Amino acid sequence: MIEIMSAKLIEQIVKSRGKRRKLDRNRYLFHQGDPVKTLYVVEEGLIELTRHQSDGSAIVLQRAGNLTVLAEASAYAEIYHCDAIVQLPSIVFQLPMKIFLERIRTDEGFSTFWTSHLAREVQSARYRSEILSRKTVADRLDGWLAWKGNGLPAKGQWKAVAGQIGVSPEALYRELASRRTK
Amino acid sequence: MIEIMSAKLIEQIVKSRGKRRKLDRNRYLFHQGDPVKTLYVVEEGLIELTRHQSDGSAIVLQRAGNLTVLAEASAYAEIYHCDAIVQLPSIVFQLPMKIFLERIRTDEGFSTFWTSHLAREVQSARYRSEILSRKTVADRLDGWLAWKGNGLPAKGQWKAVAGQIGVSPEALYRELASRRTK
DNA sequence: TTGCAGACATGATTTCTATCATGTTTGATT
DNA sequence: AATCAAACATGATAGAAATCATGTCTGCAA
Repeated sequence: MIEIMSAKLIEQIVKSRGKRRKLDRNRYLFHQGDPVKTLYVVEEGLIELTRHQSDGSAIVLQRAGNLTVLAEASAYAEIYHCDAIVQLPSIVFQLPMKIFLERIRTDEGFSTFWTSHLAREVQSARYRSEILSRKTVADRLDGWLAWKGNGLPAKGQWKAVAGQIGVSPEALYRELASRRTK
Repeated sequence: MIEIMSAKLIEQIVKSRGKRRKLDRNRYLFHQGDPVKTLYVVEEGLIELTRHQSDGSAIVLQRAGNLTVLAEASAYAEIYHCDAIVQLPSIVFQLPMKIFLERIRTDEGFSTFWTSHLAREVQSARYRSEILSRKTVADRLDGWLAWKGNGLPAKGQWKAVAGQIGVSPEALYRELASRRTK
């Protein structure tokens, strides 16, 4: 039910009066420190939200692709606190933040879409944290399966799952193999 | 800046016309499947939001204590999808969900507190995920330090940090010791 | 058909951390 | 001042997964 709200939010945003842009790989969509003027929805491709630290290392805070809202929290900030780096050729929909915020203020239905979208993101990010705090591959896989409910991922997706639950593909294959024999 | 919003949100909620309840350890505040009628803020103690799976194992989705909103996503659901279990003697503030939602609809300032609170929770949960996806204690500690910005935690807090970044206290002590000598 | 890239798969080794054990320091309480 | 609990700290060991290596299978394209 909440998922539906997320879908509707994005549908509404993408229907708004905004622009669509194609972005080449490796370019920056915005930089840390830039003033926030725009809300972005990644329609295709992959854009990573990355925070660079003084020691040179980086933290990836969001991997946005396939109809996801980029950097939700930027809606409440003056400047970006992260860089957005295009990792795959992408298409973004962009909307002036002023218009977006104005719509949240005045359009009650839209506002509900937004807040329930945020609530759902909180939920799923916490779920992922919980899975990642588990120590063994078996435990993490259990958590992942419970999360997605029914259904193993299609063939060709296991490697991606390994990434999501923070284990090496090899370790995941081994765990799957040991379950098959049992 | 966003953190301030979270504090203000809770301040506003706790000032509302609602009740305060003391809860003994090990009791349930609500069960999976119960209809959502109330919003809870944990003022003291510790309440865990837990989802039980068909196979008997459980996932902890939120550890709520010390002025935190419990189960934000329940505001957009008919029934709870988790159990709330009181892990330490706690005090909760409770507000009828109807009143809360009505206030969000009608009080623009309050609504902004709520949405920016949610946005911040998304941010911090994602950050935690990123830290937990790192493999070594050193990497996780780096992530934690970058997250909290400047300043090590006070003495007496290290054990809690170890929990947050998903490593054993011993491993964290060792990492700290090795940094001191370098 | 052949070639190739990627997923799927498994063995061997190395590296790291959890765990257990044990001891020290610190702060609160009496 | 004495006591006690909790955090702080470190050593030793066992266990799990990362990594490296190697190989098979599949689908796609030349």
